[in-house]
Amino acid sequence: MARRPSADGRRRTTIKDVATRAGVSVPTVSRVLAGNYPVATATRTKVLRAIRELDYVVNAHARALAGATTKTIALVLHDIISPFFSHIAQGVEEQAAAEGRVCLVRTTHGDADRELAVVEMMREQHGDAVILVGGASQRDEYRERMTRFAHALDDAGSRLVLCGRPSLGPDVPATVVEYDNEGGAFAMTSYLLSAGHRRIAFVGASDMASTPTERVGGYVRAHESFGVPVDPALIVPGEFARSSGHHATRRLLEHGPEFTAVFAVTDIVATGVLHALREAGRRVPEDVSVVGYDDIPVAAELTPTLTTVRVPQLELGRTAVRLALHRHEPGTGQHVVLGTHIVVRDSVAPR
Amino acid sequence: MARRPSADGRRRTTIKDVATRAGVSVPTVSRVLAGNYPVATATRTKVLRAIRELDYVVNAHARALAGATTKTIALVLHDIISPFFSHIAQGVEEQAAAEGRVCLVRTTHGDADRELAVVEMMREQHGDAVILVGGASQRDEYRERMTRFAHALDDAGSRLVLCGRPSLGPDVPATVVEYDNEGGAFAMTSYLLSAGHRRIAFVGASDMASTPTERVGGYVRAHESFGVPVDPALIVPGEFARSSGHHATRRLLEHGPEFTAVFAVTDIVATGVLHALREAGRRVPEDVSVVGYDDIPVAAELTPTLTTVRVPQLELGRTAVRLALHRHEPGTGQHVVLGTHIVVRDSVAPR
DNA sequence: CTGAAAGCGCTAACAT
DNA sequence: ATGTTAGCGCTTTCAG
Repeated sequence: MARRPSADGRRRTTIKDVATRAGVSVPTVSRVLAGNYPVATATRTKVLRAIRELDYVVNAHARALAGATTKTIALVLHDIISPFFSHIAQGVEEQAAAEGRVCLVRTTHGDADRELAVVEMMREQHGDAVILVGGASQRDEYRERMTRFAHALDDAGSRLVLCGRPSLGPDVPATVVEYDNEGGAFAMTSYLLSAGHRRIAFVGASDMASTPTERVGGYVRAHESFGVPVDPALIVPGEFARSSGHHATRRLLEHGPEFTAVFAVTDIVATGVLHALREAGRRVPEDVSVVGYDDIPVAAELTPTLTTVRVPQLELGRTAVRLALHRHEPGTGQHVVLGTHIVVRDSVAPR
Repeated sequence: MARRPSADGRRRTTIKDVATRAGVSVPTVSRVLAGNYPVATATRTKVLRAIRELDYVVNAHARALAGATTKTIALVLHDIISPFFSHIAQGVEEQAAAEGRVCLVRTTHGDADRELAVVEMMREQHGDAVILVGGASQRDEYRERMTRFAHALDDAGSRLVLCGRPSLGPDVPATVVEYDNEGGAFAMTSYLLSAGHRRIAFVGASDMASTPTERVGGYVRAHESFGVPVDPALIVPGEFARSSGHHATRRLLEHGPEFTAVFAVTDIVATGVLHALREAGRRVPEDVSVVGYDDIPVAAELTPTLTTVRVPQLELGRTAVRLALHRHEPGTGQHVVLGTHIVVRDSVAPR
């Protein structure tokens, strides 16, 4: 058969080499490596020396195949550069590392089809969990495929984790780590209403994804709770992008209804809003108040510094890993909603 | 022996199940999967159907063990949240994905010892390459260990890639993808000198890592080339942190020599510089000019917008993967230096 | 074009 | 405390 050294003529040091050199059997080496079995001190020393001399490291694939767990966590997100995602990724990585795992990462750029493909390829890797981050598609077919995926992972002893996205339903074997999207928007809108604002534009609405939908929901509920009617013309659709905030604001200034405050769906969008306002000669917050959502680092560097909603991204990532890995331990809930809260800075003035 | 279904009573669908269901042998299934061998159309159809019905995916570990390549790229960086690193990571991920690979990610938080440990654990994973990103330790022992690591990877048919850090020497089997750190600093300092500045503070120097050392080098060389003496008191040490820029600038303002411009070692440090200047009532750029390095997104959002040195982070990451994967193809150099250039914005005024 | 057989490197049950 | 044996799921000769 194929006793080829390797794809390209290489031969790695294996456990067999170590065993031979140490003058022991292969399982003995395995035992000192695992450290979960009694081994004579003298033997252990010999083995350890052989390992050092040969500069041996285990083959993670062989180990995984032989039944020991994989020690990997799969992470799927839109991209790595957005501060929002990179902070979640950091949390995932830190917790994974703390639990002795490596992260397998793939990005989707927000494309639902690509996500499905990526997720399938993650299944091949047999990680301890597959963590999906960020806004999900609302399409039925997508939800159905994702549900099947959750079951497939479950059957394989792995776990699907939905991080920052809504549950797929009670019967789906998945861990959900959300944050209070609606509540943060409610609190922020209430804050603006309390400051006397009555015409608050919401920039970046969308009914294609859950996140903006929920944020608009909080915005609407706050109005209701204050008895202030919502002017639908003030809710303007858009993407999660700086340019989107810029264009929307410009349109609003030129053709839109009056407004005294802008609630940007994200901080990134808020930067575009700020830019458009500055171009139009409107002062913030004297003429127009502006708020964002997410509290990414740039929020504190803007002029004026941005009042926004803090989302615990790092904690989201950490919790995702923790819950997935300890799901069999008692007292480990599999659906948590982390809190959000307002961070008051300088971009809001009372009306 | 251990015909245990799996660690926790699960049984995944294997190639054998597919073969049985399709009424063919295991190798046949393998062949339709690989698609690199003639298979009768009827057979292929049967197999494909069985795969679909059973919702089968290959076991990446078994495949890796059996000799086929791993299809993974290991990535080691300080952290994922710094824009500088996350952009490189994004480039790596994109190119890796384009070449059909997943990324294995681990962070070190700039700790050299941890890096050595992480790198060792990446060796276990048998990826196609191990990409090390960002400032390296200058310690001899570290360099020696890293050199050994490069050889170990090379013996295993993998590749060490140093991304944004200096080469370990000509005999070390490693790919190096740098950017012109010194040149960017030279160009930026020349720009300030041309604008009439003669007392330029350099904030964030350090001789513990290569990056700041090279940037100071460019700063010094520009002075020499303009025949302007360098005042050592203007070169102030510090970390790559906002607070570091803030403190250094405050000390400079209180006890330091006169200066009309500040060259911050990174954009992040520049935000701290700007903050300290604002606190002290100095206007930028009217009273003091400020420049940064890296051109991370926040640079364009600061007030004033920051003149800085563009580093092609995405391209750095992409190139790292590309060179490592295609190192055996002719015309693929294994040491490239990507260019840097000044991005002029609003934070510099002529003197 | 397909199947039988061997083996990748490791771990875990079974004997000592 | 250690060695023997079997087998994880897959790919790859080698026969036919």
